[in-house]
Amino acid sequence: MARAATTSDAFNAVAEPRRRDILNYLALEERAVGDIVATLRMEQSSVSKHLGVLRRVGLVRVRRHGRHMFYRTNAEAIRPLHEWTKTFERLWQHQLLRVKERAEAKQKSSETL
Amino acid sequence: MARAATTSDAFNAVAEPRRRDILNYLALEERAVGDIVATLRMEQSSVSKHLGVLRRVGLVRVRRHGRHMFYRTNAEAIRPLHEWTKTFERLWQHQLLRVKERAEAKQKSSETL
DNA sequence: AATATATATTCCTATATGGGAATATGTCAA
DNA sequence: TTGACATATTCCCATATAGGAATATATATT
Repeated sequence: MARAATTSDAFNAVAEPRRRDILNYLALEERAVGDIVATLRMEQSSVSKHLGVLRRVGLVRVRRHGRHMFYRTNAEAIRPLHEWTKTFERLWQHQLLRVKERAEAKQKSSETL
Repeated sequence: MARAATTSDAFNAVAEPRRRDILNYLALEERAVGDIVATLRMEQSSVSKHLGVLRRVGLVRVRRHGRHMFYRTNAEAIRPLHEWTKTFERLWQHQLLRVKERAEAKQKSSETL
């Protein structure tokens, strides 16, 4: 079996850096495809395809106005990723604390030399 | 160009569901490869390869003890994902609020009928 | 040294990818 | 209707998968 499709879920869709760039850009306000192309300096076909992936997994919403397509980030679709990473929050805080403690202990032992 | 390597960063490594399973399993305490194989019911070669990917991007740490390799999740490597998703937290809260408001407004207008 | 155990690596294959160029589709304007 | 503009789709290709089976490596035990 090959790698899971980029369209299989938000985790896979978001793995591509340019797609994260797009999501960042569309976070605060909707934008037409042309704006994304100009601002992010990507090929139009590339942007269109990335938007297609993002749309399929619900990470963006589209609205048509004349010949323009206005895309915006659907933040809710990012929430599952946030929840999953949050699971580990206490762990890294704990790990950082231990690193700090060790550093301080080492400091102290060197002072007594 | 093809898709970015799974080993290129945490985002790509974590896109694979089985690797998230492994990270979850190794979150609280270190485990030998055999334990992962038995508990997650995966092929040994598959587990070994997934661990290799996770190790390359720093998502797990290894310790050798005799012929056993003990792996544990390095939560800190998940932090960047958490930070990125956190960027959108205010947005989905705002979006949810608007959904709620609309629902209440609709409710009210139907009451006046 | 020989054997058993634990893990890693190699070999195989089907498959999806992202980029760029070209083309198709859709919509507005005259 | 014709042409201009905006976006989507198609075609091309090199590349990296994930899984399973088989094999290799490393360590312990006897």
